[in-house]
Amino acid sequence: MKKRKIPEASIRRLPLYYRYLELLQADGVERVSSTALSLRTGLTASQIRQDLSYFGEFGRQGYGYDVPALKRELAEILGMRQGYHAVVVGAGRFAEALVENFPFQEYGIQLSGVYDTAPEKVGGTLGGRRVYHTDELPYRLAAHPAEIGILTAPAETAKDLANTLSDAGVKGIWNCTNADLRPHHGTPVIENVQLFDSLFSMCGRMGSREGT
Amino acid sequence: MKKRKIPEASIRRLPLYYRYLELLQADGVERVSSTALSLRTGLTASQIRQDLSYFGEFGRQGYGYDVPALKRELAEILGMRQGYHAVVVGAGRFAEALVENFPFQEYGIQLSGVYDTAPEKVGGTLGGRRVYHTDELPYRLAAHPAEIGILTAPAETAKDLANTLSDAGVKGIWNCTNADLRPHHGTPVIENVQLFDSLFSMCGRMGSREGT
DNA sequence: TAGATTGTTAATCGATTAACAATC
DNA sequence: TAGATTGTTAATCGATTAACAATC
Repeated sequence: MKKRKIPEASIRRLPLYYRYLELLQADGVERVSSTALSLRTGLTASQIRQDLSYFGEFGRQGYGYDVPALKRELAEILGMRQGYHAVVVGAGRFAEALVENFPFQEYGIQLSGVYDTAPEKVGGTLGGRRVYHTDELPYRLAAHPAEIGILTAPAETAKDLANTLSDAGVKGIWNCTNADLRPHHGTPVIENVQLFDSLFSMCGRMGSREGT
Repeated sequence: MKKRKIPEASIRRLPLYYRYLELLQADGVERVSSTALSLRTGLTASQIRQDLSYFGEFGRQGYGYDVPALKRELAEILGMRQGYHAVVVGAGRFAEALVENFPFQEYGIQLSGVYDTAPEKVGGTLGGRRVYHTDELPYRLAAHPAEIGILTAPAETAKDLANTLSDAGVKGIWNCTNADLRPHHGTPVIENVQLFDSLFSMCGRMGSREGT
């Protein structure tokens, strides 16, 4: 492994590799070559080797990659073994869907609080978790820091909430609102989910196939 | 505009442009230059002009772009004026969040049916809409075609459901399951949402900043 | 007119792919 | 050993940026 700069595109593919390794492991497969992985994922074997090589030398010539070992390495790189804590800000339907269905715990993320401003939600529960008032965010995060902020609040409030989270020392903001957040001085890391863009970029591709 | 091939990366930015035009219009702004847009979006003015030029000549020298006109053009390209119909397959929390919160109608997408297999859901409603059994999908789509399939069912069922939708003539599949779908003979267009990848690629970027 | 700003071409940059020596 | 397969370097490809003539 050389210390060349790691392309974001490569980092973005790591969770995908992780998912396929999970599937392989579930099938009891113990080793996998870049070629075999390429068949499953649709990426090229070359790209897979290149991507992985940015992070270490995980394979063996003539053998390939050990599935559990590579999975463990990727889990490490993706912070799944750091015991991250996350707060969910905004207790609407989307938050509910996430809290109830997304296996945070399984990937080492502990949800440490759900927040909202609506009087009818504060004091209640969401997916079995107590909902606190967003005003308590700085106070509660000071006592129990979180590395990840999950934003599902209304778009208009996203920027302010992001600042609050940032001030409270959050290292990454998973922005599920339909406002874009721009990384300021580079920290925290921002991931804009933008389901709107996802859906309509598909629609755009549907339209542009007329002449194909 | 030349007939050079349109990069997918450019198509993927169109919904973002559309969103910013909406914001400008809401502020009563009537025209915008690529430079002004670049300030708002964080993209370069050059890239914005390049992207738009793949689809037409929407601007005027010395003036910029007319906000309502450009918005209308983008809506056209993104199929928002086609009156698309969409079916939602899988009536879980995520579907509920979408149906209740995502403004499909506002962007010209009419939800024409929600489907699930669970006996306790079939016959009931989701966000005010009747839930049908997934087995009825081919039959009902034959009578009332839909261009878009929204997949929120369990990952294990994704591939089969995608085939069903494909056979029923769907033109795009918005895959919100955590299985990857691979475009077969190119049709329908597939958009894999992969919230897992989104969250953990952020975590990966959080980790890789240690030495920065 | 002078200033602004487009659409496009050419230059640059970065990411993907191909090739292959190293070696298990 | 022979076959397989890595990690890496170099070549290719594609996407982004810069520059500028055209022109509103």
